[in-house]
Amino acid sequence: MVLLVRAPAKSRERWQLPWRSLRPGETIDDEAAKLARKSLGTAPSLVEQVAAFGDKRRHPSGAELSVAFLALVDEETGEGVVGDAMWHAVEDLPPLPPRQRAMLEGVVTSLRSRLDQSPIAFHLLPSIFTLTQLQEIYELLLGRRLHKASFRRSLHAAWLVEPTDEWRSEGRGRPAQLFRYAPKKRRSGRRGVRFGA
Amino acid sequence: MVLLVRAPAKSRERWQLPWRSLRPGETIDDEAAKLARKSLGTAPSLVEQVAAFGDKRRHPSGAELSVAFLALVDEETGEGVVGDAMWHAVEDLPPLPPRQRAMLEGVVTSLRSRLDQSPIAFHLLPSIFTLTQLQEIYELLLGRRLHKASFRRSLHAAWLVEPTDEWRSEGRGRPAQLFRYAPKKRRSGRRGVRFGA
DNA sequence: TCAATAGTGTCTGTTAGACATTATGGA
DNA sequence: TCCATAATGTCTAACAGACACTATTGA
Repeated sequence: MVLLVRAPAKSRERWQLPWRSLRPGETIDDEAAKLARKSLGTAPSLVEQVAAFGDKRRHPSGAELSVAFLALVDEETGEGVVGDAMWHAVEDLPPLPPRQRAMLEGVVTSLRSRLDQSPIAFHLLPSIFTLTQLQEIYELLLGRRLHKASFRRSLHAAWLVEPTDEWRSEGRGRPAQLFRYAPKKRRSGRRGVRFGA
Repeated sequence: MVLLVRAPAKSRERWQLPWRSLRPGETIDDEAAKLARKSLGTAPSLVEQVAAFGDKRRHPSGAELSVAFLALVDEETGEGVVGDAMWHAVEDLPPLPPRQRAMLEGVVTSLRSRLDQSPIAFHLLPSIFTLTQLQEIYELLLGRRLHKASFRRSLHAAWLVEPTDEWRSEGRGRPAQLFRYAPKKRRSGRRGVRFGA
């Protein structure tokens, strides 16, 4: 889901990505963090620069140059958004200003491509979660189904999570054990060379 | 190797990354391409945006915001640089303006991390090359030795190169067959999920 | 002839994916 | 009881890395 805010009345599009102009003397990272906090009503669990966009496409600010940032919150926290902001499904977005449309596509693409390098998925979950929840996040972001046993084996080998004593029953079947994100110190050299794309 | 240009006399550092200010009405990609052509004396084989830098570190332009671009040429082409530009080894660079130092580190890191997704290495080679040359580029960028037989197997499986009829003798041993970059089919679905870092 | 480099065949350990099975709760 | 979901054991195919070997040149 993407957080959009209502555009001023005279705007052609009715929704926009949250944005602000860079004030002299401020750093873009600080400004991005402030904007995220203000839009969400709370601090996001991750804020990261993605790319700069300086083409001729229109941006509401009129700026020559725009820098896109990614901020993530888990679903539960995201329910507390304030003001005229609203979550929209990525696959079903209203019209956006052209440059913002390009910025959003860049952010989503970057999110997918760095999913295996960076523990991005954990920022989209509460601090305690089931492995099925975690796998569903990965499947959502990667856009394909994953093999359950294999997913858990890899996860175990990576020492990224640790079990808690809690179990949660989600409807019918056997309750799932709850885990927390707890990366252990280890950095295995990756094997092989992949010649992708 | 990194192409640096001489800084104006009053500058504290004697060398700088090539840079230019964004002119109103121009796109950053066009401006980057022009700057690369002007600095190299010829068009690079790849120009790509890496990241924006808007912290308080000093940049020669005095701009609030700088956008770093990566441009690649092969060694042979790079010998034809014009003006007061000179190639410097990445491991042995002269002092640079602070923000440019950060920009360069970001570019090199990005280069390494995307090496498996993007055919970056081929932009650093002439159009015709030996597989040993290609492997040396990968080893240089990855910073580790690769297994010869395994490297060639992966390369063959990826359908990225095709052999030519030419062979080249480099000193003593058996001559090496020359290859050209000729990506055939699109990639098949990558296996597994890697939980890196 | 020897030395050096290119290129390949074979074996082994690791691991992703398929499949099956057990475990444990709710209806 | 049946059913749904969690969790795990086993087999197989794919593949990275090690090793050894052949091929082909220059000295």
